[in-house]
Amino acid sequence: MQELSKIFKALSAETRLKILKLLEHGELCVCNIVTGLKLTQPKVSFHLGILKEAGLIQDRKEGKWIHYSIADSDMFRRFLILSALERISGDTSSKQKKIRTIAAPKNKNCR
Amino acid sequence: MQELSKIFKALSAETRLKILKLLEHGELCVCNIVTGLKLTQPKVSFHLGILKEAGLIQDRKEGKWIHYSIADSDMFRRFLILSALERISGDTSSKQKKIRTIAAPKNKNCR
DNA sequence: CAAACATATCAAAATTATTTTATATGAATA
DNA sequence: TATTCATATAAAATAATTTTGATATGTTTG
Repeated sequence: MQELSKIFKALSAETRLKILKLLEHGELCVCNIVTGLKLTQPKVSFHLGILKEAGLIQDRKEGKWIHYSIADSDMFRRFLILSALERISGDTSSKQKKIRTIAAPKNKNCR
Repeated sequence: MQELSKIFKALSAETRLKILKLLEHGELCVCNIVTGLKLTQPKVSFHLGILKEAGLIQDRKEGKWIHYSIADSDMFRRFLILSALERISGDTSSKQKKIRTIAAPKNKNCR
């Protein structure tokens, strides 16, 4: 039951839902999420940690970067993520963010 | 998105998952939940409030008693509840509780 | 190799959630 | 009607989560 509540807890913060939404169309490195959602880097790392602990996302290291993506997990988690994402509109907040969200930056040279 | 995270937040505490599990087979009054889970009454009221706010349970007043049950809600919530319950084993904790859990007390004269 | 980067981690502060204790309300009952 | 019962609510105490600011680690690049 701890595992179950951990999954729900991970999904219970808007910031983390926004991160999942950003990852909807593929993997992104931390810096992409930071700029895409205009959050500080430690904050993003913190939330990524919680999503990862819950088995909702996975990471892949590539040199300097760490790419995160929605995890290749069991049916339950997959369903939760999909049905949650379906309920989140693309425009995470401001105009600028919307542009970022739609065409999530997947560049190597983050800035 | 607030609504979505509110639903997940409601499901993110073990106490609340236990309450839902108790309600699995039908409505119960608050006192049944209090004795069934060995929690204080205000604590139970608090958690019931959160589950209700999230649209996961509903209440029905009958004289002195208030009966709570899993809400007659949309597909998404229903699915979440069902798939969560499926993942929670009946034995919420101690032996005594187990008996309570299996044959949840639905008596009028609560004691 | 030194400087710049990407990310994680840690401690402290701030915020939010939960528990506890006391009390209030309204219904039933003696 | 006074008392008891079922439940809610409010205030205070405690615990958990999140944010912030600083720093550490490993990587690339000039």
